[in-house]
Amino acid sequence: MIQVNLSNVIAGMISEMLNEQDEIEFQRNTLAQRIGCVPSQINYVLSSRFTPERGYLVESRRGGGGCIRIVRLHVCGDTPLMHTVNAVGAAIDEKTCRSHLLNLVYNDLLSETDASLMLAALSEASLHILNGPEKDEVRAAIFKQMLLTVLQNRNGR
Amino acid sequence: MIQVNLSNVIAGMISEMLNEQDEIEFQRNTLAQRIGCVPSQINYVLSSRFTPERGYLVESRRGGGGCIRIVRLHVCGDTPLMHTVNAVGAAIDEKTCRSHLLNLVYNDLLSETDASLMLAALSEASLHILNGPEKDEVRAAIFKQMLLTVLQNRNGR
DNA sequence: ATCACAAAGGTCAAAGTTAGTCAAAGTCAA
DNA sequence: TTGACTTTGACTAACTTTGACCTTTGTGAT
Repeated sequence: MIQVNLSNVIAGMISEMLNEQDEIEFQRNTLAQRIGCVPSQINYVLSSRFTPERGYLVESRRGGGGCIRIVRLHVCGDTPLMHTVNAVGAAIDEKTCRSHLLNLVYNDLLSETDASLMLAALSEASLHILNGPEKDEVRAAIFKQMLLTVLQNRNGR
Repeated sequence: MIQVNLSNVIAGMISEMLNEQDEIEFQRNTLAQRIGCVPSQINYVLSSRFTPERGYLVESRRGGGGCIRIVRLHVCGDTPLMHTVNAVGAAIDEKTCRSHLLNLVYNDLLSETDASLMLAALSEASLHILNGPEKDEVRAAIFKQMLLTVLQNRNGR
């Protein structure tokens, strides 16, 4: 019994399209009408789920014949893990962590099991005792520490 | 004979659902209404009975279409990793974590890389922002969560 | 060229929908 | 009587949905 909400349905449709091609284009109003939601909800879905951190690039054109374009990025940098470490910053929430990890796994830079182990440490379930800014700061510290450890494990040792 | 009180009834219903599938999802308000209790009592039952120590992972989402999700791990209580989970308790320091991990690795119950990843999360380097009892409590929560995740990864999933 | 208008998409804040927390009050067995 | 466990509900936090209003772009008439 999976709980549904509109946003997840929309995200699912978009993901499905992206499974066919890494680059898709559609009209906001058309999609909204097909789904039966207000157009601006498409924007909400895009901004909450198809973010750069999750490896998506979103562009759009207004005016007649306008459209929305989504590209799924493949990262293949030299040291993407290090890049992620730098991107974490001083504080980070669980959702953003999850996005980083999904992205790393998607690009074969991290195993799924390592990712799930890391997510366990970073989850609300682990950190719920904390609150305020402290929580996200600790999460950031843990995340970076673990990423560095993955690197270390990888480089022989 | 188990005392009949609301919490036990709720726990019974959840357990029954978990007998059908090891992974369930439901809405807090719906279940509360069906049972005839205040919603927050569901939280009480979850936190008092569906704990990591007993082999459960609990997650949730708020907002429209929000829900609570429970995963039951199939581990007999005396699985060595479960043994460690129960030994952790409500708070734990880094040194004790390390010796638990060393022990697990020594007995081939955990890979060295998993152990190092876990230690990274549990280290002072990660948690130094915290102080007082909070620090060791968070460490305990993280440790248990990660141990369960290792079990989960191991059991197919 | 310019202008008016239509046809997109964008923003934002209010309202709606869940779940979480916490402390006070209640219950019950030892 | 006391202490552990349970029950309740007011308050809070997180996420979603909606709609009014705004901006940008294309097109056709002049």
